[in-house]
Amino acid sequence: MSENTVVSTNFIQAIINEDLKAGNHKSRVHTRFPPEPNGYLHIGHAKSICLNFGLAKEYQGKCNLRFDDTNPSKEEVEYVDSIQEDVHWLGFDWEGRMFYASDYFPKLYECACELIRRGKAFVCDLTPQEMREYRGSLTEPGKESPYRNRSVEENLDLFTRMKDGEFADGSRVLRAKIDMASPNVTLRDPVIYRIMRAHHHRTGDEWRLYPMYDYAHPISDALEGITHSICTLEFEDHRPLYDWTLLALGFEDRPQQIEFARLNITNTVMSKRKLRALVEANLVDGWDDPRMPTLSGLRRRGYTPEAIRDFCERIGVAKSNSTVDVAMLEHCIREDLNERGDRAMAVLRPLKVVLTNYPEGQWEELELENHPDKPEMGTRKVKFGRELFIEQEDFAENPPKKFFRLAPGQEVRLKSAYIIKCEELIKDAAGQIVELRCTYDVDTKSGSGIAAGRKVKGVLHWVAAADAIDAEVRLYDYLLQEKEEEETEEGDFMSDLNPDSKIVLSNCKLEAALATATAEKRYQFLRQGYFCLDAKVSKPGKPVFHRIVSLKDSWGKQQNK
RNA sequence: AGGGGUGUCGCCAAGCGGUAAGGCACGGGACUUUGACUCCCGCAUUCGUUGGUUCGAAUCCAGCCACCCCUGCCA
Repeated sequence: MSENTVVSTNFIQAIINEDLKAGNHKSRVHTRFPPEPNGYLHIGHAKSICLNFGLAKEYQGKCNLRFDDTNPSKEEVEYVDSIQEDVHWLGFDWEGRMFYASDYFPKLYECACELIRRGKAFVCDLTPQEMREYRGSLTEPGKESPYRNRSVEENLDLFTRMKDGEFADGSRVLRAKIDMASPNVTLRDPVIYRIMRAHHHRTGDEWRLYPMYDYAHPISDALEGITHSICTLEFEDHRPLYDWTLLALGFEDRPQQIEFARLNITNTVMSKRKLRALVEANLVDGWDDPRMPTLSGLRRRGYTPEAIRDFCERIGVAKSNSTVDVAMLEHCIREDLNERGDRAMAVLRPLKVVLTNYPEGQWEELELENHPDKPEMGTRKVKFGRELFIEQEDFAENPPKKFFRLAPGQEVRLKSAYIIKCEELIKDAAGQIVELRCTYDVDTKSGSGIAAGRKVKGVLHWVAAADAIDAEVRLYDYLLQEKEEEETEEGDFMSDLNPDSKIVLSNCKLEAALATATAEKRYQFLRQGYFCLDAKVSKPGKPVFHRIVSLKDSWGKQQNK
């Protein structure tokens, strides 16, 4: 991959380098990847995972996996399981340091009491509506809550009773006492605890009080000894609160929050909310539908962890909002699969070819290499005989200029086999070409001497009828497209989906070698930049393949000119 | 006069006062039993903009413009 490319340092590495030089954080580097278990991980998370685990590795530090599960109403164990699986699949190991913010609920509660004792937090009885009014606006300062000056004793008493379940959900909150006039709205006495009777996936019904992210996150980081807390840009305004919390509680060697731009990819929906909507509306098979940008979807689509990691390295890390061209992602998987993908032939839209000078009922076995320049990858046996199939678009009755595939009277080589010549075409009543009658040149068998070296410009993929596996091949394209402008309602987003993104083709002809592939193997269609992945071979002889990249075909491009 | 960010090639992205890295995409050519791959070659006299400082600025200063984020008891 990009082993020998010169990699420049990103701004986070620059910060760490400075910290190391200054001896900050005892010269340690300890990061964490903190997903909320409310959905499956997607390619955007991969950027964060690669960043956090990558930095730890680069600086001989550590990286924890931590579930940010402070809002029980949205979180489920299914998600924590899938997240672990996906992080591992991507190739990273938290070495046993897997935590949950919920592990710290007792400690977090204790810290809140301490904040109260220090006069830095108070119980507020304002209703959500009133709270909003008191908060002021972006241009006007807020007003202080009438409950802001309760005594420490009263606050402690109230907070304890909140914990004990004495009050109704939403009736009171614990707020940090900071500054209602701050131009930074985040600092206007933010809520740090709310009363919520919800079943937590780990702590069950033990708590009726749950901490807010802004409060729990810095403390969780500090408790784990995190040095660099990397998050996305939208939390920049929260950094003062992050620091305030740790300072107010007297933590030493405080972690520092660093923000970077989240990943956007052209024509790709990266919003967990929308992805969930697709799953829930049954518009996709599930979170791992090959059209989904989730790690499980990409995996099913044939992406390798190596390709995704390479992608994350190539896109870099910065603070400007950007949208990476999906071609970059596709380049990464092509490059990886080009190296290690076994080759095989498949004919998606078959056109029958009969070699009139090939004896009926006879067939021969050819040995084909699995990779054009890697003999160590072995060979496979493929049958060749009188009846074959080629791709419909590899034949043109009236070939345009520079078409060097098959045409009436023209010669072409069947890859790894013989040169054939088209003598006659047979049409059905509707005038559709249904069969090609050709002759083959026995002396041109691949690798058999001088005649075999006879040059013809075109080389075609083919599948022998004797060897063909009928398959139903589903060609998936990107379903998850989003309009460049602005999506408004959920409904609009749904209607923006590409209806042609799921095409089912029957009667495809595949090489036996391809069809019997195990689910773990990935194959590459030799021509056209298709690679096919195995995905689910549910029924024997009926593999399901997914198209991952668009046709990369110079001929096609020429025609478009 | 709300606050916080960001603006370098079509898309990412280095650069941090010494005269514009790299990748993707794209164009041209060579090679080719995958029109793939590979290999060459090309692709920003210019860094949002206007001024200023300087022998010298994408890099420093000032103003302006554009875009993104912030008024959840979500994360």
